[in-house]
Amino acid sequence: MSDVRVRFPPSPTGYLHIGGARTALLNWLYARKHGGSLILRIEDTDAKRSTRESIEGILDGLSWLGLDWDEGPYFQTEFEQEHRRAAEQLLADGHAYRCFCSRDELDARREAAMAARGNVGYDGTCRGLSPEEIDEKMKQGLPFVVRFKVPRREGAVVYEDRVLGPIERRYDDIEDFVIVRSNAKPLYLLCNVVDDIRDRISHVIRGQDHMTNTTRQLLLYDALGAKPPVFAHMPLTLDLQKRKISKRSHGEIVSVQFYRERGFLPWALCNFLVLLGWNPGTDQEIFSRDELIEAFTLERISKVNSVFNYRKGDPKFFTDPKAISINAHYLRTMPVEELAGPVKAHLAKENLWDDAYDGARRDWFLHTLDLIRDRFHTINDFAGAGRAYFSDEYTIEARPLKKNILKHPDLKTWLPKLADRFAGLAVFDRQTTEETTRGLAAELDIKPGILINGMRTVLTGQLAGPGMFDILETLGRERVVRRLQNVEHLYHTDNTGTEPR
RNA sequence: GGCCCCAUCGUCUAGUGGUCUAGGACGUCGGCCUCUCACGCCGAAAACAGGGGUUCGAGUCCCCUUGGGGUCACCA
Repeated sequence: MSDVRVRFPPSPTGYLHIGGARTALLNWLYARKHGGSLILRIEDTDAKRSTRESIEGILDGLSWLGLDWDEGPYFQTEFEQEHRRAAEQLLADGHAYRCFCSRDELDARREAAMAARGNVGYDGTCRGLSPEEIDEKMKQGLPFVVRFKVPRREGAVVYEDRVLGPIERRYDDIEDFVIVRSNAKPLYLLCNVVDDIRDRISHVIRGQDHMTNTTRQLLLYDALGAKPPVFAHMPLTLDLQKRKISKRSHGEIVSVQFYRERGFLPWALCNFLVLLGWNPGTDQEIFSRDELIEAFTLERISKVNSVFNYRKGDPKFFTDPKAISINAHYLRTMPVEELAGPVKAHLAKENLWDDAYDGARRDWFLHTLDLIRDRFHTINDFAGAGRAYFSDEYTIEARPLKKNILKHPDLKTWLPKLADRFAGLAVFDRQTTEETTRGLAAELDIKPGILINGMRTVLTGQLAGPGMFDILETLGRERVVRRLQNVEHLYHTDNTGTEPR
């Protein structure tokens, strides 16, 4: 076991979103790469907003993604005593002080500073209070918060960021920040450091939005006499308007759950997410788990924020096209036996699953998946565009209906005739059905395409699909004949799509 | 507004002073294949934010401008 210890500390205020998943993924990769440990810690000190459902949702999301952790989940609230002790120690050591300024006063001063275009930090009013003054205010029962006493000296807090390089921030630019609320509850900045020290965290890999926290927390490590971890700030994920993606403003599209429901393969999502702000320095974009763990380094994390290329209401792409493309790639190239699991789950959910697919019809099932997956993008397509392979109740889509059926009224007699010939075939396979189809087309003196595309529409409801004679063989004679003999009704409905039979 | 970070095709990105007439991927467009297609194959359009330096030479180093983002809570 190496001494690499990283953590993923979500606050349970909602579902797991892709930004959080990406943070978890990079931490997980780093831990796995170095044979270290990933600690899961639920930062639930904001009791008002933390919920049980949220915690479960986050754990569930991580599990689905395949990101396993080695310790935890720990709950921050369970260590409240430690946090308080640390605060008391800081107070005792002179690294912190009680501040009796009221919130209203603070707000007023901040606004004034903002208006004067100045620094809006705390002005240090209570920093110089004498012990007597403090006693006096304590006796009066005045509420107070505890503030960290930032060193007032020349110079800056400096550290070496593993992705951004040297970072520094002058002491003068850091205000005396609050570490304990007036209700005596310690705040994130402190809790987080105390927990990281206790959990012996070696590397903190988090978003750039934490950079101002890092410089302040470094001061805390120092005051607490602890060695700080290595910091690596990853770029943020923005939307097309360059806004930080968030649950509040982007909704379900940024939730991991959404991708699960829309038929994403978990690893495909991971593969997409890792590419948002990281690359291996080669042209490789598709990685197996082992390949990614091997290739991953903090140094190759980009400094630049990336844009999640998602257009609301896009008719063709329900999320970033590259994400869909990566998912489709996995869908089409993974061993079909591995694909069978997710597809089974999906078909079962849609009431299209037949236990025979696990038994007598296993080969048929796998063969069918292999045949139709080439044009699919998500698992959901199997019960969508691929529905006709698993059920007799499927929709004939409007476009092919109009183009391939309604345009040729004679198909209402041609297709049943073709069905009759199929029924009489000694052998029903790709070769014999093709000969039969082309033979009939020749007799009728029409282009084979009319028969073929008409069949495609009736048999699958789709405009596009695999080679027609592969479809016939897969569907099997019984279903093909039955469906082809029943086309009359297609001409009696409006052309917005209809159900056969 | 203060402070911090960042800046290559529409998007994700390669590029660590000369091999950059800037490479790849997704998307877009065109062609081929063909019974169809959001399959496959081939091809095209598409970027170094601007200005100063440094250097024999700059996408690559420095400075300024501009632009973008983050953060400034008794949230995490």
